[in-house]
Amino acid sequence: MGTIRYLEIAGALRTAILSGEYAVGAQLPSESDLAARWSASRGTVRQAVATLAAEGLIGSRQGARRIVLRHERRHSFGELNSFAQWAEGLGQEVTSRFLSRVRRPATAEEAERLALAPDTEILAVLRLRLLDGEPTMVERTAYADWVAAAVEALPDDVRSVMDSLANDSAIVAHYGEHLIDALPAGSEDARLLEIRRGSPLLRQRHVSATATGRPIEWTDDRYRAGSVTFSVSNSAVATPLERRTGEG
Amino acid sequence: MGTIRYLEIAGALRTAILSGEYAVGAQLPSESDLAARWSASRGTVRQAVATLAAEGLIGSRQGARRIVLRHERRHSFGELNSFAQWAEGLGQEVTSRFLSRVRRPATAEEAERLALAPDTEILAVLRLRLLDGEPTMVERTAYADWVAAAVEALPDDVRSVMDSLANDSAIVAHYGEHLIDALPAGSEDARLLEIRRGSPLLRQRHVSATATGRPIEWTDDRYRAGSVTFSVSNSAVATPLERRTGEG
DNA sequence: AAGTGGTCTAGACCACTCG
DNA sequence: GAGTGGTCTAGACCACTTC
Repeated sequence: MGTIRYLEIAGALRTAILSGEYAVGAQLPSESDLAARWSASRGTVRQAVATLAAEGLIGSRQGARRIVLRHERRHSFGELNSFAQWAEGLGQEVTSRFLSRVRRPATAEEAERLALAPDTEILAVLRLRLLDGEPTMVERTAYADWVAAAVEALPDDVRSVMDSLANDSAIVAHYGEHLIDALPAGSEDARLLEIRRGSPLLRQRHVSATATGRPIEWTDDRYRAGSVTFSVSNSAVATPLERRTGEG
Repeated sequence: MGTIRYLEIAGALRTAILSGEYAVGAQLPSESDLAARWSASRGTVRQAVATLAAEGLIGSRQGARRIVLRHERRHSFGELNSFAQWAEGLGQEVTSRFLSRVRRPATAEEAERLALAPDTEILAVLRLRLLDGEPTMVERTAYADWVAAAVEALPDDVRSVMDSLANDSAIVAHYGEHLIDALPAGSEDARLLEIRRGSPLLRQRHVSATATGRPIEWTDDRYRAGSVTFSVSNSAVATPLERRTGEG
C-alpha cells in the first residue's frame, strides 16, 4: 500500500502525546520496545521519533529514554507560506482581495531576491487580508515574470494564490526563507489596516521557490501588532548544541 | 577517534558549498558517489546530507540529484537562546548590565511557563543590552527558584547568563520555544532604549529548559525596530509538504 | 551491569526523474 | 531504461544513563 511505515508510527505516537496519554516529562517506550510492538526495524522507529523531535514534541539524550517536551503541536514555519492555511487552523474566517495588480520593472532588491536580471518586468500585487472581517495583514508580493500570467488570471477574491498555482499550473513551492522584523506603519499601511501611522507592525518577508530552487515570489507581509504571534521551537535535532560544560 | 563520520562528511560538503565550489542550483554528487568517495555506507552519507538539509543549505526531490539552495548559513534559532553568541557572529561589541535583580512571587503566566506552583518565589531580572554602545534590547527574565541563587551570584556585567550557568553549575539549556510578535514600547522600554513611547518593538519570548524538560527561565526580550531581523529557513525535512498537485 | 540511544554497515526494493 | 533518492531490514559496536 501507499502507507509509509515510519509516518504511521510517528502518527500513532503523536496522537498518544497530544491526547495526553504521555504527560509532559514522561518517558516514551524504548526504541526496541517500539520496534517489537510495530514489527519494524529499529531504523524505521528511529525515523519515526526523529519526525516528532523535529516537531519539537519530544527530546532525547544518549543513554536515557526519550521524553515528552510539549503537548501542543506548533505551527510549523511551512505554514507561514500560506496565510490561508494558517488562518484555517485557527478556525477563523479568511477573506482577502487584490487591491492592485500591475506589471512594472523589478526594483534592485526584487531582482536580487528573485534571481532576475535588473529591470525585468515583474507582477506587483497589493492585497489586503481580513480575519473575521478585521483588516489584519497587508501583503505586497512581486511575482517572477514567468508566473505573472498565471497570477493575473486568478479571480480577485482567490483564497490562496500558491494553492491555485499548484492546482492549475503545477507550480509547487517547496522551499522558503523567512525574515522577521518590526517596523512602524507607513501611510498606506495605516490606511488599509485602519490604524495610526507609526503603529507597530510585525513584518514577515519570504521568498518561495520551486523544488529546483527557482524563485517564484518575494513577499512582504505586514501584520497589525497583536494580531499574530509566530512560534518556533528548536529541538536538539534541528539545532545541535555545541556548548560544552566545564571548558577549563 | 572521537570524530563522527557523518559530521565529518557534512562539514566537508558545507565548506564546499559555502566556499562557492557548488553554485546555487548546482547538483551535489549522488549518494553512492559520496559513499564511495568517503568509504562510508549510504546510510551515513544520508545522515550527512540530512544535516545540511536541516540547515536549509540543500534540498532534494525523489529521483533527482540534491541541489544547493543557498550559500549563506542562516542563524539558527538555537542561537536565539543567546544574545551574546548571536552578536559575536555579527562581529559587534556586546555590553550589558543588570538594572535590577529582585525576588518576588511569580505572576500567573510566569508560574505557568516555568511549571511552578502559583506564587512560588522567582528571581526577576531586568537587563539592558547594548550593541556597539547602542541600547538595543531590554531583557526581562524570570528564573526558576532552583537557579535563582546561581544567577544572583553572577557579577553585574556578566556576558552570558546561560554560559555562566553551564560552566559553573552544570545547568545546560537544551530546548526552547520562541514566540515572536510586535508591540508598542511602554514607558520603561522607551526610557531604556532611548526611543519614543509607542515606537515599534520586536519581541521574542522564550522558555529554556534542561534536557529533562525542566524549565529554567522565561524571558521577554524587546528589540528596537530596525536593530535586528530574525531569519528562518524551512527545509523540506523540517516541514514536509503535504500539498498535492491536481486534487480533482 | 543492564538498558538505551547514537553511530554505522551492507544489503534490498520501490517511486520518481531524466535523457 | 538507467540513475537517484525514499524506505526498510537485521545485524553490530560504542557512549552514556541508571540502578
